[in-house]
Amino acid sequence: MSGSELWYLEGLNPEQEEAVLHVGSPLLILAGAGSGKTRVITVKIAHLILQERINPYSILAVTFTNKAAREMQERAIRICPQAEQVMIKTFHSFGAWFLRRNASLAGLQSHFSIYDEEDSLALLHSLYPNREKRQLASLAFSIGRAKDYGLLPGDSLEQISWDPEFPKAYQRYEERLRQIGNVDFGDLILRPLEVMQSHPEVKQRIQDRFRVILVDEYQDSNVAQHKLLKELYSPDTYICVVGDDDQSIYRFRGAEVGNILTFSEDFPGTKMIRLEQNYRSTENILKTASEVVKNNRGRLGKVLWTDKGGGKEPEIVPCVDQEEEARFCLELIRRNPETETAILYRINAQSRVFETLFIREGIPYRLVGTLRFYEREEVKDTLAYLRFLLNPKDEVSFRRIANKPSRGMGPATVEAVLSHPEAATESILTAVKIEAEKRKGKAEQILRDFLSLCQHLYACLEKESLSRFVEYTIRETGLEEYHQTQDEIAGSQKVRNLEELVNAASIYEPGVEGLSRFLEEVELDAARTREEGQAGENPVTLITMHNTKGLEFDRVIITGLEEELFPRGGEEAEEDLEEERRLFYVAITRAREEVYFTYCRMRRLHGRLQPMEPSRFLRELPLSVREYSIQQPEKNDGFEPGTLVYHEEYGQGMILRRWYKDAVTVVLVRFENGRTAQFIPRYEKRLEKVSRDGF
DNA sequence: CTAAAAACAATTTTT
DNA sequence: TTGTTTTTAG
Repeated sequence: MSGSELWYLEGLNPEQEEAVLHVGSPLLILAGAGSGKTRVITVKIAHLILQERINPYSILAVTFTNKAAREMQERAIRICPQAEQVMIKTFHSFGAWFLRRNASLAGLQSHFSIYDEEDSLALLHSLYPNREKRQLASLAFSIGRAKDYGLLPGDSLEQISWDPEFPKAYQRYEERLRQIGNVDFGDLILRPLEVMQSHPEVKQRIQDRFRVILVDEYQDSNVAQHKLLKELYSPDTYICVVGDDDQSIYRFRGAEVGNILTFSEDFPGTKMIRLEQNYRSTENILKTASEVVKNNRGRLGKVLWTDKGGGKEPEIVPCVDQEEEARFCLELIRRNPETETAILYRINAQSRVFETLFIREGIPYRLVGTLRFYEREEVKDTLAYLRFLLNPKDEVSFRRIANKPSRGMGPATVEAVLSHPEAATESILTAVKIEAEKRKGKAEQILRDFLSLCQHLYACLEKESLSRFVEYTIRETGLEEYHQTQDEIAGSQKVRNLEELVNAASIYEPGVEGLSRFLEEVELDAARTREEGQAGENPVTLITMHNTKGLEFDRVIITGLEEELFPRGGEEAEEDLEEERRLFYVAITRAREEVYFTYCRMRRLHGRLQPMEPSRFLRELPLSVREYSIQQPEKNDGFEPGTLVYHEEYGQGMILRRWYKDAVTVVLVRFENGRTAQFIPRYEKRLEKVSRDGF
């Protein structure tokens, strides 16, 4: 091998190079935050094609988001154009791909739809119409978890839910879903698993095709996905997984850190390579992050290092309340407006105070939001019509569209229609027809109108382009008019979102096949999020810590470091605490240059103003950080907000605010008796400090 | 069936 | 506090 043949290895460090070149046994790459793992994977793909002469068609790369999949494909193609042929998908879209090709073996309708959590809940609701929403939500959640763990209704389900009714509910849900012929997210993993286990020839075919399997973000894979991986694997397969056990933050969604911890047991002969050189953060930031995560047990262990040098010392910033916390962020941003800044928080509700202040002060920001495109009401309404056309047994979609917009087909009519056995066995449209024949006058006409609406839509699907068809659907069903009214009332942008949906359809072929592909894209791709907020130069990013995975910023402000909020209160299980700590670790390692930790003494939560304790995580920060924070020059008068004081006359109190008048410290104190008063501590000797926060 | 009133919770969320 | 869901009245 001459050097010029391996030009793509240039600039890789020795470990990265080793990871790229390795073949011959299962490989586990433990890639620390900011260690250039995406680069390693993409270069590895190129290397496998160019040097190892692997047919790109027989390489499967699995990522966790569609966005990551697209990025990986682009980057790989840039190094090696043949990478176009590599199959790069999420676990779920791989599962969907597999099921479309083996629909009948999986007992599915050929153009099945994919139900999200909301749809699953609706299905459960139709099975148990009298149960409370909350109880159903908990059942739906448990069903999702059971599937994440690869458990079927007949398996022992005690670890999932203690509800004695759960197994029965799970079973009924499964039966109904199978009867409809659609799948939920969990099925996209479980059903391929089933098909491969029960059809050796299918398994053989798939193993013959994929000789190389690469998996990214392995720490967040769940048990079912791990099982699927084992089915895909044969002794002739080259398997390589990449992940960081310290960054596993989706346990609540069924992610199983154990997958990465025990990988070498499941895949004998595994070689492990650690990527520990970090190219993102300063030494002080890395030191802080590793000091924190060291408190977790059950890690594979990793020490990140950098040649970037010390950098700024991270700082702890005490605040009286959220207002002051937000003002502190504002000051930082104003001080260096060109520094790319992100404000991180544990729960979305925390973003409000920042938004309010930034709007008032004219600071541009982008809120990385939770409002996903495909989850919006108007989008889901449209999808429900489209799905119903593809699968007229889809009871969930039918219930959604039956009376939306209102056409006089109320609950009683819907139940009457669905009570005909043909609805479940043949088509809900047949049942509508039967019911129409039983009725007279207006009641009959409503049902006949619905039938003819569907017929018109079918006709349009056959002869128009897909986007014209979607547009037609939105108009003819009355959804356009309905949401237009909603827009006018609420000032929303629902019609605009519908236009976007029409636009998205334009790249698909017409007819049933194109519609099915289009639906799958919308159903599986959450990355269509639109960023909310105001545009502007170098906006501040407001984001939950979970959402920052894979991102980086010059300056990161981690807010709300208070007990109960972060780590989040509730269950006191050690595993939960460790997951919160990993989340903290992820948050810290997003920063290139600067990190701040803020906490409030008082916080308005659920409308109640309550006193908060500093987070235990603050005590896990390096001593240097804690000392530095206390010795901040402008704060060394010891009267920072939050300090407990005692006054002969007023009693015990807490400093609410502090400011300077002619370089003299002035404080505002609230006392236990409810009174507040201002003092100049220099002159008011009766005001004594009782304690101050220790970290 | 709609609209208003009352009651009732309140994480994180790649697919 | 807020947003959502359920209940009640019209």
